[in-house]
Amino acid sequence: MSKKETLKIIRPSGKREESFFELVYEVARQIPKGRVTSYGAIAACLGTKLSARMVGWAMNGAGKVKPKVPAHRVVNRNGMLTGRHHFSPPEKMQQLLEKEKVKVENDTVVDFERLFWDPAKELL
DNA sequence: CTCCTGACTCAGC
DNA sequence: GGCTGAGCCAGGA
Repeated sequence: MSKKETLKIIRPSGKREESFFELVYEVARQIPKGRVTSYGAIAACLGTKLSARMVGWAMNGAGKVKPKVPAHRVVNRNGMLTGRHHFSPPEKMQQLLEKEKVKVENDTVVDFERLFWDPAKELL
């Protein structure tokens, strides 16, 4: 995917203030520091919990949008860093999490349930 | 315009 | 209790 194309997704020429992606970005930005959430939680918050994949795909543009979206705080429902390979470098995701006092072991967030941040509950 | 794929999730075997 | 398949939406070829 070229940068130009990615930019188009994030910033559809001109208008388009509310796309599925921006919704995801908005929620993701609300994640407090040191907390994590899951794709499904965000998707559910948007009303389409079955579209958790889209959340992840939307995160594809995380870091390219402004302000930056803390995609490293978004993991799958098991707390596993499934998207770390999409970071550059991949270790960046874990480093950022550990920097926020979030322990990560074997690509999985420790005490995930305790650090879990539910957008539908906290953001509501 | 049609088909494929993708950072997920749930249900079934 | 681990693996497989299907469902989901949106963008890219």
